[in-house]
Amino acid sequence: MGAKERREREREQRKSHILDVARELLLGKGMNATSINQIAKRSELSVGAIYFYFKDKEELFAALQLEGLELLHNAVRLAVAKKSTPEKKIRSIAMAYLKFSEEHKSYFDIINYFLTSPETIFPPNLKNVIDEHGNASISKLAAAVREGIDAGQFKPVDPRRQAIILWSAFNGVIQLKKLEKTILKKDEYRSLYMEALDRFLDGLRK
Amino acid sequence: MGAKERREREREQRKSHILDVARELLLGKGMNATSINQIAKRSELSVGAIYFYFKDKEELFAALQLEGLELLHNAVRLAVAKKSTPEKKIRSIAMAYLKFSEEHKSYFDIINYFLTSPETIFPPNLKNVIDEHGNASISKLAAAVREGIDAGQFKPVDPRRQAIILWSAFNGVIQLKKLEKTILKKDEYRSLYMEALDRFLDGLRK
Amino acid sequence: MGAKERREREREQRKSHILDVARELLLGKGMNATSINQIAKRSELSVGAIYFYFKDKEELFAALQLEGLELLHNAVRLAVAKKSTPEKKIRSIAMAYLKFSEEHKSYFDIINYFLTSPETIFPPNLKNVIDEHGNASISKLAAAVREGIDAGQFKPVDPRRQAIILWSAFNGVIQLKKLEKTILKKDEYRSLYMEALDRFLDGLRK
Amino acid sequence: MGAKERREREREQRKSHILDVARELLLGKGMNATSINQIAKRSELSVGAIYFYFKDKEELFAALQLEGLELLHNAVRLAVAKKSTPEKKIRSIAMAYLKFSEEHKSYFDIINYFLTSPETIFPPNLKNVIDEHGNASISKLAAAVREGIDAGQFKPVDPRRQAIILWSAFNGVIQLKKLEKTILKKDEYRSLYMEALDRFLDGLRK
DNA sequence: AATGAATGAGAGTTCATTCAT
DNA sequence: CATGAATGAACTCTCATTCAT
Repeated sequence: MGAKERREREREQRKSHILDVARELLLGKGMNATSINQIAKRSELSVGAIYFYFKDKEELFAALQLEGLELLHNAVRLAVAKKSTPEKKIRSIAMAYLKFSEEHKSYFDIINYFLTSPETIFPPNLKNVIDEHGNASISKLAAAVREGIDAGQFKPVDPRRQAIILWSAFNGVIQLKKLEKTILKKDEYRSLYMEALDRFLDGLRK
Repeated sequence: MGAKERREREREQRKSHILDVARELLLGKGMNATSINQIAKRSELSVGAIYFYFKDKEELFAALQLEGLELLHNAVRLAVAKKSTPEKKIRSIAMAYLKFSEEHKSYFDIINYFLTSPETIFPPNLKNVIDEHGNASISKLAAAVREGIDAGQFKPVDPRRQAIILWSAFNGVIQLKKLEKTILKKDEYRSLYMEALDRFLDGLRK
Repeated sequence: MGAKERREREREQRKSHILDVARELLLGKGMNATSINQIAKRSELSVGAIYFYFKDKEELFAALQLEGLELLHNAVRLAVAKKSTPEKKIRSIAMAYLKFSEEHKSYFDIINYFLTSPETIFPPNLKNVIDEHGNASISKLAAAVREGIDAGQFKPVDPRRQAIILWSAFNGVIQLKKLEKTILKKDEYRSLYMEALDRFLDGLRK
Repeated sequence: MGAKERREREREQRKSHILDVARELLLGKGMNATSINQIAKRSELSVGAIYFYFKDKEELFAALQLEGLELLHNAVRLAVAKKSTPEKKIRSIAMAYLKFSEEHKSYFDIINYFLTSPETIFPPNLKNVIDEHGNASISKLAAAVREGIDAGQFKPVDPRRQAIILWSAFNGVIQLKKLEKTILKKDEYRSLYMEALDRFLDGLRK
């Protein structure tokens, strides 16, 4: 019966190997410029093999996004785990998000790529799965805000809405990275990120 | 003598007609999926004619972005013109920005499209012109912040940095629009935008 | 086991079929006027298929040249093999070259086409392979000259240089073929070729 | 009536200006890659203007070749003028040819370009004019050979045929220039050219 | 499971040439 | 004389996808 398991394992390995190659290419040249043929060549597999593991191009790239969201959710969970005060939790999540955007740049870019691309319209069911994953991270943030409100440190605002606002602001600032060398100095976006966090926390406090 | 001028005018008309068509297609399907052939067909011109007016695809799409930035800058200038207090100015700019994102959705999307697309890298000189235009709008915002600081209403922070942060946050929230129907309710992003502004101003005030 | 080999064989057959078609077209209308589309149509394959077998147009035409150089080198080797005296060897190579230019007109023209075309610049590595092949034939000629010098029949000149000179002169005369019907009478270039050979051998003898 | 002449002169100036630009482009990128549009742009004229002065692309490039042949013929005539002995005349023509190939590289290349290009087939009448011009230079060479025979210095061979052979050999060697950096050392073709001449004269002498 | 040959539409771009002005 | 806008076919090359083996 070990044979079956081994096969299963190999299957997964192949799949993730393909994803590795695809991720690399996607980030280097964008989705449209990344072709199945290229992925095949780089992963030393045949085109047919790629199509065996993934129904089509779309499915392949959606898989990448899922990977990324899972990783992110994990990072957020860890960040929030051992922190005491709500503010510390929020700051910790913020830092985790920034860190994720830098250390897992690949995944972060992919998530954002699909989020902001008007061109790719995923089939609804896929979109749902993806949103669900995204939601998970926002909920952690909302929970921290709620805690702060309950403790009387924050204004009595809607926690989920604050979470979303914070999240959006984070994203907005991180995207500034692309303007380095023109509008911004190197790594200026980092300090801007911190200051944005300060400003919003200032605004949240009673 | 009028012949030359008329030609010039016709030339401009054709050019802007092409841009109209291109804008429509670009927003519908993204840059990569929008082909010169399609633009030619829809504008009832030959492919060659498109290339007569625009050096290549890049130049065509860059022209769209410039159009948009100019329009935006104008809207911001108007918004700030007749306002008295700094906070009112900031709120006015914010509203102008939101309004622009809705009323000139086409242009707004294009600006954001190029801003967030990791795939398109404009040749440096073009990028500079574009950034310059973008800067113009941010400066108006920064001026309002500075005014507020000088008036003793705001904390003594760096005005330009606040402007950039605010701008980024706006963008982040507006991008949420895409998540309507999944994470957000219809038009929820609008009220989130307002609340984000409130929160930020709260944080800015002494 | 045979399946793999058969495939391999079929692959080679297709490749050489494409080359056949390409050669025919190239000679008829020159490299620039010969399009991949035409080659595809004539060989009853899709454009994509051509690109499956050859990286690009350049590679396709370079393959043709290599084919030709190999054939030529073979002819030269055979020509020199069974001859006794140096002069006979040189004459034999000369005749082989002339014969090759007539019987394998296609290949000869291609070799010369690329040699004299100022427009086509091969990537360095390809150029090296091609030159190497060309060198092989010249070396045979040089060897014959050296033999003659050692035997005291020829002046003490540099053998390799004489080989190159001879080779160039041959080429120069063969190119006259194109002037038939205007400057030259039909087949006059043939007797000119022989006389050129005589004259240079006269000049080489002590 | 001077107006007419002035017009005529201006016409010629425009024409030769166009030719200057065309020549430059042709030599840089070959005939096929040189477009009328490019010539128009570079010469600061309109496309229509080019077509006013030249019927079509072919006529334009043929004009270039004629220019070159005329220049060459002139050089040969000068070379032969003041020389005393036949051998000196031949050497002088040879040097003039080599010099021409170097100093008027542009024209030389064009002449050879059209001579060896299988792709361009000029309309017969044009071809005749061109051949005629070419013949003129060869005749000078033939005359010198005949003189040498009459003077008893050269073998009793056919002068015109020797002229053609020599001419061909020159061309063959000059074409070697293209192989510099691969088969040949820099400027080696020059000394090969001289040696080829020596060898041929050796062979011609009694 | 995996291969890789084949498709054919479509991409961006260039071209010689025409012609109303 | 000269302009320059317009054409539309042709070019090289890439792509997602299929399918017989």
